[in-house]
Amino acid sequence: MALRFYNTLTQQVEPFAPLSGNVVRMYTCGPTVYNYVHIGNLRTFTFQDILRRWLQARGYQLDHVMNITDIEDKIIRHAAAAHQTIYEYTAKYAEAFLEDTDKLRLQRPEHLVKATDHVNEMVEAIQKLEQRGFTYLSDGSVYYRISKFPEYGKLSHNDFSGIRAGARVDVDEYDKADARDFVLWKAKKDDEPSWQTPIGDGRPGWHIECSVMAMKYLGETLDIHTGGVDLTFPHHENEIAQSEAITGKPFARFWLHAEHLSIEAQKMSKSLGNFYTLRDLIGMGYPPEVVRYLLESVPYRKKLNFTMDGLKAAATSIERLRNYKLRLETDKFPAGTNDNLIERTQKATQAFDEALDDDLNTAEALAAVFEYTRDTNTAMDAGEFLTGNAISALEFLQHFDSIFDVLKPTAQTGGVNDEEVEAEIAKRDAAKKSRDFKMADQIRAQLAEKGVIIEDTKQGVRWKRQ
RNA sequence: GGCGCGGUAGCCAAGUGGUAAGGCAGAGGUCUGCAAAACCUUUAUUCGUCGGUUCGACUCCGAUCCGCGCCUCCA
Repeated sequence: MALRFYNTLTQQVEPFAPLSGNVVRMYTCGPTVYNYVHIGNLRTFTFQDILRRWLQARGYQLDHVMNITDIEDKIIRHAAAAHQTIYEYTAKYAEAFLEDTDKLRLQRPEHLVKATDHVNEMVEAIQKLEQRGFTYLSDGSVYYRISKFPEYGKLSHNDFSGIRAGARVDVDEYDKADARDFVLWKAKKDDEPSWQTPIGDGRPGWHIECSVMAMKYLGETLDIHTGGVDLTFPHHENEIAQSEAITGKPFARFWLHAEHLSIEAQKMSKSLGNFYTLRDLIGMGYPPEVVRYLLESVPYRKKLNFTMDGLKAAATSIERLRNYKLRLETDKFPAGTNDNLIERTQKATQAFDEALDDDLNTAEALAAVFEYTRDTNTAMDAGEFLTGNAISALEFLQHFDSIFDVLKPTAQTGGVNDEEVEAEIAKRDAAKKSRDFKMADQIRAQLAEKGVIIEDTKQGVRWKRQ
């Protein structure tokens, strides 16, 4: 079966192909940079990375836009508290965001764009909405009139016809005609950053930036729009209302939403003290790729229970695969090729690919990898695994790692270099030959302290860094 | 109240009409100077509960219990 995704819009799994050619035009709601991103944010971004990589593996080229929200209520508040401009304040966290995603090995989108660089385009979009009669003014702010857009609610599958103005407290303290209406342009307030524009002094509302930046770089109809589930309503619903009111065309063909994660079965929150950033976890001794593995091991539409036990299990699982790779690279296999095992590799590759084609079922894809490693390890023990099989096994492993990207350890600073390790191993070999096991064990222990693990195999010593 | 998701072994988790993947942890074993790695055996007669449909259900239908998300900012 071909590549397919669950589409929130239709609530169904649908075959996917881009609208034109083999370029996938995709938009992702990026971070609001008022703080370090937390592990929940990173789950969503990791899902998008898997999505990117799998689309590429299936021969598609990506044109992917991610926004960075650098103007917004919280940012204004935090920047003011820090006595900084919003630019100074957000630059730090935007940079930190990229550091974190780099550590998690997330591919960078083709376009990483800031809201504040697109205020003019947002104003133009709002003017278009005005011309088409989708807006109204209230206290100098511009609002979107949802009653003009009958399809409102089609993404979140909510029926809003029953909600009327006054049904709920207006938190913005502005007068809205309808409780559902949202702000496109906020009138200038004292002490707040603002732009002088034809639609008045003020700043953009949150929702308009994504519509504008998506369409500027990707055109009027996107192939895929992604984000966290919580954004489905109202953010994505509002994006549709804005964009489709302007163009009269479908805004995005596929809406993919990543589920949230919980921490030890509890909602992540600062008050519970279970609010983790990647930096926190690295500080606790977990390498970034371990976090990556845990985040990608649960299919993106399933809630992920993030636990310390899970992190430890992830570390062990990666270790198993790394050991397997090391064995493939260092063991000496008999010459030739076992055709049965070549077939086994093809079967594993097929299972892996089919799992990912099926709405990115990463859990099932991993199962295919582990089953294969067990079977081939068994074949190695039985002497049935030949040189030619090692080549195809490494290719399969490479295929796996081109998506999951966990086999290469994150470089540790300090430690011993390769030559020193080899020299110590030679000394230990000599000690072993003269049956001085005490000395041999001592050398092994010393290397272990430096993060180098020594293993004796039938074909000699091999080593790895921890 | 509305919309939606989920409850599968100690933990994580796949499967969604044909008789329970995979990972981690645990137990026993093989190999080894000892380790490590690897492998083997073992760990759910059962998939929240109760009914129904069916030759057959974890998978479909109904009811029910529990947990969670969204419905105002939130990945």
